[in-house]
Amino acid sequence: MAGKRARTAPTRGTTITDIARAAGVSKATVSRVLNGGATVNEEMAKRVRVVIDELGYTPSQTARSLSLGVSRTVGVVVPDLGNPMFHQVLHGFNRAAARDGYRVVVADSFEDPENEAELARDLRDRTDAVALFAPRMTRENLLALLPRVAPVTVFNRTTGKNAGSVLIDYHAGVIELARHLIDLGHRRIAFLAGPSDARSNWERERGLAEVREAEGDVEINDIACGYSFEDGYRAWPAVGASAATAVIAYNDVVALGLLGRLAEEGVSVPGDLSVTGFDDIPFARYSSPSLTTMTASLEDIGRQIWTVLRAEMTDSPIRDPLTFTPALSARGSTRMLP
Amino acid sequence: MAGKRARTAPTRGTTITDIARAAGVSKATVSRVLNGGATVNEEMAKRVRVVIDELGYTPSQTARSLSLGVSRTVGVVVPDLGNPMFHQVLHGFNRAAARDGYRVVVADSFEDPENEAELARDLRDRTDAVALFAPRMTRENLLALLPRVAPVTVFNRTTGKNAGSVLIDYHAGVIELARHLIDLGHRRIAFLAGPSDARSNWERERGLAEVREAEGDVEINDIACGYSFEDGYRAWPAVGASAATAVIAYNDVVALGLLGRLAEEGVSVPGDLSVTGFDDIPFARYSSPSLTTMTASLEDIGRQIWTVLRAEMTDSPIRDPLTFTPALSARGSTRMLP
DNA sequence: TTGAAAGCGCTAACAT
DNA sequence: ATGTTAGCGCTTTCAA
Repeated sequence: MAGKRARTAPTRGTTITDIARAAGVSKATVSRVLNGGATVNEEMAKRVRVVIDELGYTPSQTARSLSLGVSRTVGVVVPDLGNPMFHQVLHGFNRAAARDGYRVVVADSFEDPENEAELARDLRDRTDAVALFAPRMTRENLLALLPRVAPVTVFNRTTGKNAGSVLIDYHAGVIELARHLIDLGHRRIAFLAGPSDARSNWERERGLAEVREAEGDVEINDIACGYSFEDGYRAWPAVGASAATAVIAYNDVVALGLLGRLAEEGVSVPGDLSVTGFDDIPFARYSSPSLTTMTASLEDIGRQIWTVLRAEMTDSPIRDPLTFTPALSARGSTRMLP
Repeated sequence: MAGKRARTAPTRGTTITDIARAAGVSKATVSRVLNGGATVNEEMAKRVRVVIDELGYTPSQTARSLSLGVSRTVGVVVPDLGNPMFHQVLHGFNRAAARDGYRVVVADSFEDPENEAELARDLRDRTDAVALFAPRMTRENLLALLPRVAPVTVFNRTTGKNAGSVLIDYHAGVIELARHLIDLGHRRIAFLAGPSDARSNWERERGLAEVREAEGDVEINDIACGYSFEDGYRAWPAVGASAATAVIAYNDVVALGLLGRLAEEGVSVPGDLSVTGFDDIPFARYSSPSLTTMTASLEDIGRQIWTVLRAEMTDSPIRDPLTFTPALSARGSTRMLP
């Protein structure tokens, strides 16, 4: 309402004004007792606190954010919360953020690249910064999005220094994995490839190509697969047909899916077939046989993502990608070829 | 600044005012073209849209929420995003919410009951409603929290009709599981108990107590355990000592952890020991042996949580708890006693 | 159809 | 130490 009163107030519940009135003080005073800092007469402060309690008042974070210009909250967009890998990273991120007084809210894009940008923008509009975990969108879309949602840092995608970036070195990782298998005497290896548009996949492809190059007598076959249990489970016929003695699965989840199928099919692991994963999700240790995989300190990575994001938020961004090289965890699912 | 200008604007980026000025129209007009509905001269509208594009403007959701009083966003507090069970439910919830034009943001409490209430309040302050998934806090705290964060609905805890509530019938479920084992001839059963303060645990305890009552010759031993892989893994010595021929694990994650240990220890499943889980997480189908467990349609449950929350938000809340009874999925980890 | 202005709930500068 | 007031960026009533 222009004029005397504006439009009907869409307000919910008690506001700072109610408290001020009820306590017989100004809003400013209420604000001061709420936020500490300023000096307030102890009498008054007490009275205000009592009223706040009685009326069960909580300040509107929305109003607060608008006024302050910051929310001390950051958003994370994750492609698949169902992959324990992301959960681990998220955990580290969350803890680090909390230590700096920041809250974390997360949005799951459920592997839908269409949704990612909108989710990120929307999240960013309610928070002070966002982290994008392994975005699935095209590089073009990613680069277009970055300035819109800054400060932003990206996990497992490069950004051409247009944003902070933290990477797992899948290239080096997969090479180590392949060498492990080769050292064990394997010469026919199958690679269960992940999503063809994912950086994490072509980094692996690139590493394996180098291994092929270097080791003339080693044969590495690509088998299109995916990233889920199902995908691993369904890969069996192709794996069987390949006559490989060892399988490098795209990640642990895929490897575990395959393991399930192999058990059903009566294929002994590692007797008939060696199998490796990637990520070292918690369950990899408990499968039977336990899974040989590449371990990165996921919590640590989460912590670093926070550090980089924090830098983006302040003075001096860290634009050189931070790279983590995973290490081999040799377990029960691989063995020396007789 | 009282006086001419208030304090330094903590603004970020382009605002509606910039657009209005650049397009030579009023903020009201910009708002109108942004939100459709009202009739705007096509000329003007076009001009505004061009400017918006050029300046890369996105409206502040914070300001919008404050003005509108709603955000078309809801929050979810989850105790452990690492448990695939919650992820499944979240998926169903998310889809249903999206269909109604709502966005979902989630906060992970990482199993810390201390944090839950604060997370929930904070989330609620930025959203229109919240869903609490299996809150770990005491009933007292829960009941105190409910009015503060309404509209709210709770998954897997009762609320005494102080909020919407959706439940999995663990009581009936565990009874069916026990009967399955008993039908298979088992007479000494171990129960790996979950968190002692969780409803989901004592509902199971209650069910098992009834079974004990009804079946004189059946012995069911409680073994304190937990909810994680590790917990299941570590339960072995106690399980072994109990001389049980079958184990009812608190949930799939625990069962899977135990399975891993049993493989290490050379205990054959189901040869030496039958093992059951609960929840039917995706991996349960792929473990070796595949896991006998109780299946509920988790996505469906998520969808229903949304329905109930939606009702809370509008006219007529649904205060009678919605209960889902899970069904047995008998798989490879249980067998008839010889 | 368009613009001016009030107001959403809060914070912080300024004045007292 | 406390109150007054402008303003955060948006929406919407009211007047033109």
